[in-house]
Amino acid sequence: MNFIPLTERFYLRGALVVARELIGKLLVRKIGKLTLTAKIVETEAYIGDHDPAAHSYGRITERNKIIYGIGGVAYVYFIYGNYYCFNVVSGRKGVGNAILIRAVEPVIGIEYMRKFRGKAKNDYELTNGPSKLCMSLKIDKSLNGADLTKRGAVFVSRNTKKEFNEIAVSKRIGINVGTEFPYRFFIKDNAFVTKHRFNKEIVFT
DNA sequence: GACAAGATTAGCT
DNA sequence: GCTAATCTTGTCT
Repeated sequence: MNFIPLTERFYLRGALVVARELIGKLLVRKIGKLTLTAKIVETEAYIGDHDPAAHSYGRITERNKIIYGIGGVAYVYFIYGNYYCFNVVSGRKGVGNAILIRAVEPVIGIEYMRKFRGKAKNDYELTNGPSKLCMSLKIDKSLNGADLTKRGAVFVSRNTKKEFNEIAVSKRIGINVGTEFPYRFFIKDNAFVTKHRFNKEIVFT
């Protein structure tokens, strides 16, 4: 399979466009000779200039400075003492926008994902959450700042397979501020999307 | 140095 | 549906 990374140009656009267009693309993770692939089925946009839920909201800090860099790099953070979350940075240098990859659907290497993930009674539990997919794909802070426009340890590829994905938009999950913004994008009725009541509270499609 | 909060998950009721 | 687990980060002293 020939994976073609999305170009820098893709990432330099507005966060909402990037978040929506990342749906259906392939997240590729290389670990030595091993290549794992998963289709992105759920994303959330975080927009620093007006969004209090964004890690980039307010001043630039050691943690969020990567988000203010150029788009097309990874932002990986550690949360709740246990978990990693994987984001892609969008926009030009100086813009504090990032897209959280909330869920993916395994495509290649699912047997390795089961191994890396450990707990998971069903296949959809491998990757139906931002930290679950990091466990399955062995994503940790060593990938913070990784260049997503090159065929490196992690990147997002075009998906040449033709398929129809009906994309739904809802409010975001798991935040206490900025809850009013409909910045979550997901494939309607896809089994690998996070289970949440917002799946039925669709703002528009 | 201390302290509180957090873009989650798993396990129990 | 509810909550403990667990530690990095940012902010304040």
